Amino acid sequence: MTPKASAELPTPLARTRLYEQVAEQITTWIRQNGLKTGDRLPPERELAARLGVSRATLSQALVALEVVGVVVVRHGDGTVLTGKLSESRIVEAIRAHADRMPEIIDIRDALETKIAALAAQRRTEDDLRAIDAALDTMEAAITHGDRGVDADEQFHAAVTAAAHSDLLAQTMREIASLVRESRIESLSQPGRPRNSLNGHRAIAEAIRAGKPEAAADAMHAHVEMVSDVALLRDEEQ
Amino acid sequence: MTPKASAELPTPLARTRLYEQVAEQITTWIRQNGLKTGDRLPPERELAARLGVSRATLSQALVALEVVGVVVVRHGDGTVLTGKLSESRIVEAIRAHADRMPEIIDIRDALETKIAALAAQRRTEDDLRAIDAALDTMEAAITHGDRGVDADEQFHAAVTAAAHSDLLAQTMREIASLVRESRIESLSQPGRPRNSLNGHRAIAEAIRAGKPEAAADAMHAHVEMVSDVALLRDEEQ
DNA sequence: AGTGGACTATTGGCTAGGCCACTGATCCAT
DNA sequence: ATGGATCAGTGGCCTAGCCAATAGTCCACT
Repeated sequence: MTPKASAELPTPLARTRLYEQVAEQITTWIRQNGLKTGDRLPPERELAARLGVSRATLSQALVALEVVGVVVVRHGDGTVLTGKLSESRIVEAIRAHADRMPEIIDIRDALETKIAALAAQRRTEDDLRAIDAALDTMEAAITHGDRGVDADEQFHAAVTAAAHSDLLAQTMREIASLVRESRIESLSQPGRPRNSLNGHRAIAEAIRAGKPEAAADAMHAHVEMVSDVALLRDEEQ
Repeated sequence: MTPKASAELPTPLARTRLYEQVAEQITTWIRQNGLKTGDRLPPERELAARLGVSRATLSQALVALEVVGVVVVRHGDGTVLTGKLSESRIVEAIRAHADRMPEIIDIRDALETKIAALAAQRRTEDDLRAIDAALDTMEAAITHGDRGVDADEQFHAAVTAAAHSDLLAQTMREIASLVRESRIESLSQPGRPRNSLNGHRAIAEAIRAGKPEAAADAMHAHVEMVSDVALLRDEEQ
C-alpha cells in the first residue's frame, strides 16, 4: 500500500442516491415557488417526467419526504404539503447549525452539570489522572496554536467516565456528534481555547476536592460560556 | 357535501401504505432475531420474496428506514444495521444491570430538573392547560384508589413538552421505558401517589409562576422522593 | 513475495410499462 | 333534494430487466 498521503485525499466521494437528489430538488422547488401548507405537488407521472426520473424513484423521494414530515401522499388525491417546510423559509439559511445550537446547550447543561457533581462524588484516582491528562493535552495543543478540539472532547469524556453512570455516559455518546459540532464552533473563536481550558481547570479542581456543588457550578459556568460564544456567532452572520 | 355529523365517527380508518407495514415487519424481525449494529439484512431480492412484496416496495421501506437512521443501504454490498434500533442503545446498556434504579434517578434528576427550569421560562397557556389536565387526571385517579401511573406519566410528559426542546424531549423518550418501570414501583408504595401529586402541584405552581429555579428545586425534590422509595424498595429485596 | 489487473458472483440502483384502487366531481334518476 | 352511477385523474404496487458497485479470487508479471 502507498506509505501515506492517503490521509487527506479529496473525499471518499459522497455517493448520493438518486432519490435524495430528487427530494432535494423538490424541497428547493417548493421553496422557490413559495408553496405553502395545503398546496399540491404535480401528479407523480408529470413530476417524474419533469425531473427526468422514473416514477419509482420519485416515489422513493416522496417516501423520504413523507417520513420527514414534509408532505403527505394521499391515494387517489395527490401529494400535499404539510407545514414542516414552509414555516421556516426565513430560518432556512441558519437551519443546520444555529437552529439546534440552543437545544444542544440545554441538554449539555442538564447532563454535564449532573455528571460533574457525580464525578466529584465518585471519581477514583484513575479518573483524576485521566482528567489531568486531558488538561495537559489541551495545554499542549493551545501552545501549538491548535484549537484543542480533541483535547476538549477528551476532557469531557474523562469527566463523564468519572461520574460512573453507564446511563449518563451512553446518553452523552448519543448526542456526541451534535456536541462536537458546537464544540468546534465554540473553540474557533479567538481566545476561546484558553478560556475553555481555564474552565476545565476549575471543574477539575472541584472534582478533585470532592465538592459536588462546586463542580456543578463550574460546569454550568463552562457550558454557559460556550453558549455565549454560540450566540455571538449567530449575531455575526 | 354531507352537512355534518361525521364529526365524531370512529376513525377515518387508518390507511397504511404497504411500505410502512414492510418497514414495521423488518424492524420487528430485527428485534426478534436480536440483530445488532453491523449485521446485514438479507439481499433485497430474497427479502422481498420472503415478505411477499415487490422489490420496489421493499425499496421504499428501506428508504424510510434509512431516513429514520435504522439502516444504511450500500450499493453492491448490502443493507447493514446502524445502532438506531435496538430500543435505543441507552436502554440496552442499562437493562444488563440489576441495580439500574440509581442510574435512572441520576439521569432523571439531570434532565427533568433542567426541563422544569426551561418549562418555567417557556411555557405557553396551552402548556399550562395540559399540565393542569394531568393534575386533574391524577387527582381523579387517586380518588378512585388508582395508583395514577398513567397520570404521572402524563404530567411529566406535559412538563417536558412545555420545555420546548426537541432534543431533551427526544432524550426523555429514549429512556421512557426505564422511567416507567421506576414510576410503577414508586407509586406502588402506600401513600406515594398522594405524595407524588403534591410534588407535581409544587412543580406546576413554579412553572406557572415563571420561576425557573423554584421549578428546578421542586422537580429535584420530587425526583429525590422517588429515589427514596426506590432505595427503600431495594432494601426490601 | 508482492503487486496489480482481470474476472466473476452478488447485491443494490433505476427504468419502463402496466394494472388496480381510491378520490372527487358530475350527472342522472328518483 | 337525495342517492346512486359513472368517469377522469391520481397514487399504489407489481413484473421484468438492465446497469453499476462491491468484494473476493485467481493469475500474470515484477
